[in-house]
Amino acid sequence: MKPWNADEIMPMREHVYRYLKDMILEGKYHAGDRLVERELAAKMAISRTPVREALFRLEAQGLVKTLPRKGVVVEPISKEKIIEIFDILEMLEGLAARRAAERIDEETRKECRQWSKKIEKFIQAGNQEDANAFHLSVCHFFYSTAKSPKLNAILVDLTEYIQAFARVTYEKGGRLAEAMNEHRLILNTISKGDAQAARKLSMQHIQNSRAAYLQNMSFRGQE
Amino acid sequence: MKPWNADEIMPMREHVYRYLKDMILEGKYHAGDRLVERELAAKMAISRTPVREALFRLEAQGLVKTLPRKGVVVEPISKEKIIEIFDILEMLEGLAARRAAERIDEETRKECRQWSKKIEKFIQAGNQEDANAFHLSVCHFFYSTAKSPKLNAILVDLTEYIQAFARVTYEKGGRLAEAMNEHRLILNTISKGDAQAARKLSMQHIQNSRAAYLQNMSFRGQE
DNA sequence: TATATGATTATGGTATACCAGTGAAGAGGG
DNA sequence: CCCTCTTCACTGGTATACCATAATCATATA
Repeated sequence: MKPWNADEIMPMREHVYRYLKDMILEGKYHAGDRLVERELAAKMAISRTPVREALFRLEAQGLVKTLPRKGVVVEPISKEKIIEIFDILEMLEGLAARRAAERIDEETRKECRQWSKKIEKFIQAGNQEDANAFHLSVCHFFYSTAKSPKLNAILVDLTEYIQAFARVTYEKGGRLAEAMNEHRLILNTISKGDAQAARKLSMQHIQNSRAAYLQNMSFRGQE
Repeated sequence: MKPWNADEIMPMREHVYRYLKDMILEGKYHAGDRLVERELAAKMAISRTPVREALFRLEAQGLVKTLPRKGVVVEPISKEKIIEIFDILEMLEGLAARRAAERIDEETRKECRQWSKKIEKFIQAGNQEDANAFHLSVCHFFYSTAKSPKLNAILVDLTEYIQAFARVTYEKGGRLAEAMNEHRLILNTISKGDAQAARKLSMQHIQNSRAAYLQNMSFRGQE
């Protein structure tokens, strides 16, 4: 985790939002932990205003909850919730793949092939360094091909939520290369314009990820 | 639209949010209109703080967009976007119905039957007065049966977005009674625990709504 | 000792003040 | 008449101050 990284020019609330979101998703904060506006503001040497604005966004995303007279507390991330999100992802990534294949044009087709090759090279290189970041950008490209801003926004939001858990699941058991290969096949199918096949592959991809997650969780006992 | 309605005890930002959301969805504000914090605050005789907080929520929902150095402007609601949302709704209401049927318990089954009867009576009464409000509460109950807070939140968010258009579509052509009857059938199927049938009915329901919307739009020319 | 009551504090909600950047309008020169 | 440069007002971003409420703790009394 970067200590502060005030390089980029963006509103303070954006920094605070990303900082807190990362902290929660990386497990630095635990369920039930209180996020007190004044404390956070003092710790970051800023005023309460941008902190409040960041907390509102976190609440909208479901990562925290404001309890009356108790302040903002970190919400638990239960196994149940992860499964709910996999359920939703299965439907929506299937939809995204279908829409993408239906709306494929020459330029997107070209990009699909480029990403497909990039994935191939990445797997061969066996570079595990920034694999998660790479995989995330693959996902984001995939989502963008559906050409639906709303769908894209929902998918990004959902994947962020399970990102931390996906990381664990992927790192164990070599699921990462497998997942990226599945994405490669999906992109190929999209570029061919085969909507039903793309949908099927995407849904199967999520089912595989869910299975890997559940298996990993059963190893670790619970949560 | 209520002029102000400061009755209920809720934070000012909540009032402002609902007020602005209704204004946008009812077409009182048009695409491109600027929402200037100071203007709104002055008009409502409050400070900028709650106005800002409301605007952030509207932006998260996609109803407005903050342009750099330009302020907040109302986003256009295009036919394309509505169709995107119908696409998403078809998948997610199908999922909700399936989950609901899979997780049906005695209490929910009872509530389903109660709502089913209420719908039947409502249709027979032919009361068109608060039909939209009633239909909305039917939807919300349906969503709640899936027992997934995240799915519920997404569905509520999406339906709010097309609410204004749905209203027009429903009012014309008697789609409303038809839609409520479809919901009644869905609830009955859920209470029987038939997941696949419930899913199919829900997806068909959205397809019907989409068709009604498109037909209505073709009458009106465009948008 | 237990309970009730009052004070203090912790916290979020709102208002206001100040700052910085940008765009537009006006003035001046060509 | 047009172009350019300067200035100023508009607007969002942030900081700070104030307020209301409720929870907690201490104190006093029964």
